[in-house]
Amino acid sequence: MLAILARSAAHGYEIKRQHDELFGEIAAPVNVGQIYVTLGRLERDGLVARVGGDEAGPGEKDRKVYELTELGHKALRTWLSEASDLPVGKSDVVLKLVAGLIRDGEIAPAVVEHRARCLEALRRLAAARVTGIRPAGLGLSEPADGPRPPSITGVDVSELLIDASVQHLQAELRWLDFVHDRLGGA
Amino acid sequence: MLAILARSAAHGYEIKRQHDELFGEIAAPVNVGQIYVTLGRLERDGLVARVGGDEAGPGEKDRKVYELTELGHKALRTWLSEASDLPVGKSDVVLKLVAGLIRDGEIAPAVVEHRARCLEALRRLAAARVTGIRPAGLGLSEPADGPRPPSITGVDVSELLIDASVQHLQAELRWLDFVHDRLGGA
DNA sequence: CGACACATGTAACACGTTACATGATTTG
DNA sequence: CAAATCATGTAACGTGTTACATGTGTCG
Repeated sequence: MLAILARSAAHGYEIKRQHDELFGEIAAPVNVGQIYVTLGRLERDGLVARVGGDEAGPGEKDRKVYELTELGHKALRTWLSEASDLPVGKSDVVLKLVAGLIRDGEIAPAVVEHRARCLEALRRLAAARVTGIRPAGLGLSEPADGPRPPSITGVDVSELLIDASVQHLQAELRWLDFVHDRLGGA
Repeated sequence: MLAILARSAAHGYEIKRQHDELFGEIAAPVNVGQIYVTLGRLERDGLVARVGGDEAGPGEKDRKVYELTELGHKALRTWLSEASDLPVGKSDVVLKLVAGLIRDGEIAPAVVEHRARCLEALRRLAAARVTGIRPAGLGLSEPADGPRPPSITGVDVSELLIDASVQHLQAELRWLDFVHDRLGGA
C-alpha cells in the first residue's frame, strides 16, 4: 500500500484496484474492507495523511484521498531495505507430509493430491503467459489501441510475478518426486 | 500438534521438543508459550483431553499430559485430506520487487541482498545434509551407539525437509536470475 | 551456589478473515 | 428502473508475536 501511494495519492478503492491489477494473476483480490482498516492504522501511525480538504467537493464522489507523509516515505524506504524472508521450508504440504508420517507412516492424501493441483496451476500460468491478456499494469494512460502488455518502465510486471510462481511450483513438483523416491517407491 | 499427540500423549514442553527436533534444521524453535495457549484452545474445542488424574503424582514434576480425543483424531484426518496451499507467488521479496518498481523503477536493496541470503542458506543446508548430525528424529529409543539418522519408518525425515527448502531456495535463485535478465541487465 | 533445562502459564498487541451495513453513481 | 460498479466502513473472530512471570529439578 505504501508503494502504491508513493506513486500517487489515492483513495481506498483505487488502491484495491491497483493491487488487484498488479497481482490479479497470481493472487486473489484483496478484501476492500481490509484496505480501509489498514489505511486507518497507517493514518494513526502518521505514515499517510488525507490530502485536500476533508470536504468532498460538489459533484465529487464520497472519496478520501490519502498521500504518503515524509514518515511514510521513510518507512517504505526502510522496508525496501530490510531483509526478506527466505522461502519457507515449512509450508502446509510439508507439514502434512510430516504429520502423516509420524501419525501412521502414510503419505497424507493432501500430499498426493497436491501434485495434480500444482500441475493445474502451472497450466493456468502458462496460459496466462502466452495470451497477453494481462490487466493493464499501472494505468500509464498512453493511448492504447489494443490490449497492451502492462509495464512500469518498459518492464512487464506480470511476467515477473508469473515466473516467481512458476519456479516455486516446479520446485514443489521436484520435491514431490524426491519424496516419492524416498518413501514407498510404490 | 495433533499429529504429535496422535503418536502418543504428551505435555506441552514435550510437544515443543518434538517439534524442534523435527523442524530444527529448517525452522526456528517455537515459542513454548504458544504451545500452551494452543493446547488450551484445543482442549476447549474438545480435540485433546487431559490424560490421567488432574493430580501431579508424588515426586512427579508439574506436568499436564494431553491425548487426542476421538474428535481430535477426526480433525487430524480431515486436515490431512484437505487441499494444501500452493506455493506462494506473493512472498515478501516479490512484494518488495514490485513495490520498488512502482515506486521509482529501482530494484529494492532487499531484493539484491536476497540472492546472497539464499546462497548462504543453501550452504547451511548442504552442510546439514552431509554431516549426519541431525537431531534424533522421534525418539525411537532403540539402543543408539552413535549419532544415527532419524527415521520414522526407516525414512530420514530431515532429508525430506531439507530437500523442500533446497528446492525452493533454488527456485528463488532462478527467479532472481530471471528478474536480473528482464530488468536492467546491468 | 549458580546456571541451565524443565515446566506452565498470562497479557498486550498486531494482523488477517469473514461477513455484514450503507449509500452514491453509472449504465443497459 | 434494476443491476453493477464505485466507495466507505464496522464487528466478531481466530491466530500468531513478543515479552513477561513463576517455580522446580539437576548438575557442575
